[in-house]
Amino acid sequence: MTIDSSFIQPEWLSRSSLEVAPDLLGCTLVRQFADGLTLRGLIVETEAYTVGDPACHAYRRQTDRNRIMFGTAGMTYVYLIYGMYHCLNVVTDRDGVPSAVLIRALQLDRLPPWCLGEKQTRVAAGPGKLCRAFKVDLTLTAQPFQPGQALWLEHRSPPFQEQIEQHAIAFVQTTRIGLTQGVDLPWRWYVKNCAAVSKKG
DNA sequence: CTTCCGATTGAA
DNA sequence: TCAATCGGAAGG
Repeated sequence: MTIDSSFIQPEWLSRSSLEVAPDLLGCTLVRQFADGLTLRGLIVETEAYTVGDPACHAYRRQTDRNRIMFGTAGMTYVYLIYGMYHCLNVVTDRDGVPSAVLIRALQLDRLPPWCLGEKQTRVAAGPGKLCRAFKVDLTLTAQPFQPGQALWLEHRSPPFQEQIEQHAIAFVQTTRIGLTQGVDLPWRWYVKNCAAVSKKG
């Protein structure tokens, strides 16, 4: 068995979420099911949450829910929001520094079978929607992002990276969405002019 | 134990 | 503008 060099390893994620969040734009989230079905989505929108950040679930103290954010990078942090949607995070930074990157939107290469009839560009345009499209729930929290698991991450493709360098693709940095705390911190990033991004601004 | 609320979404 | 819906965090 060979190691796929496109796989994003924990070391790459062991940095501040403020660095990892923009770096994850253009990378790919892979969802693999037990029956072999594999779904892929280009990450087009992210938000960073970190230590000392009043909007971060780990801001007050360590709890059963947020414990995973205090650990090593490269793990999933999934939580339920408003009793009906799930949100998927990538745990970042070094051990003991609670931080994570929320994956807010994906551009899918094809519709999941259970989403037939929906508009492909918008089916994963939002953190709750992408978890619905990829069937991410609480059973997938505190799991490693790793090939062979339910979820893993892959680096930008060379063509995508070239388009960034040629300024054919640009990123926008702005404030985060839906918060009551830390509303002014510009810790949200998205791919400019991408139809799969949840919201503009 | 009880109460309150949210890193959302889509319909009114 | 507002309700749906529930796990977890805070308060008594």
